[in-house]
Amino acid sequence: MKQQEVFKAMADPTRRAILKRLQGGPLTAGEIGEAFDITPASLSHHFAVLKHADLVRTERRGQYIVYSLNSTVFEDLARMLMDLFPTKGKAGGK
Amino acid sequence: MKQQEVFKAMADPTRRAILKRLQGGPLTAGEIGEAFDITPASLSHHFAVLKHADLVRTERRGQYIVYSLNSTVFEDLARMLMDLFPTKGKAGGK
DNA sequence: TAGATATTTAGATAATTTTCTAAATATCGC
DNA sequence: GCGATATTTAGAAAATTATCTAAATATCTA
Repeated sequence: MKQQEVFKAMADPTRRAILKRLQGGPLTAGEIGEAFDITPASLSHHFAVLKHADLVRTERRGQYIVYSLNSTVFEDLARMLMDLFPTKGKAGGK
Repeated sequence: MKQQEVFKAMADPTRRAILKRLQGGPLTAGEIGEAFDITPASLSHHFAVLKHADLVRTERRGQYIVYSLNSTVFEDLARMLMDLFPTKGKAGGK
């Protein structure tokens, strides 16, 4: 897992809002974009960052491209934090 | 909790390394700096960002300033992630 | 108090990131 | 195939961030 990519991806509020929108299930790029006052090109850049961090997955469905959360990265992220902060019960990881 | 500040703080690799160094316990600014090839002024900037995000706490000890992890933010951060990703067992939060 | 050490603040520069416009690519429906 | 819609790519401008040097502040020791 690319730790740097993930944290960088999460650092932008627009991208976090995109992830949040995807909580309800997969959406097309256009549907996601409706919520933001930003050009499709800028949105697309954010998608690329999220995808590069493996936080979202894409699937082309005809004319549309459908984005969905990659929830397995959530666990990686949690582990990452565990590794970054001292655990209460047990001695710190590596 | 300032979500934006926390994520922004975590986005920089030097700052994550600082947090990691603090896992072993409190250290002075100088002790932390030994590990990095960066000027004290730049280090100080990173400390300010971490402090602003409430990820570290400071205490002056004579000539030195001692930095330590604020582990309570860890839990906030975990919650933040829980809120950002769909939970497996139970329906997503707010 | 004066000089030394530790750290921060101020201001400038360099690097990165976000956003835009314009153009390209892909798919659909006719 | 052609025009319309959906999305991405390319390249540039604007905003933000990381880093530096120089100077300021705080504390220690002699």
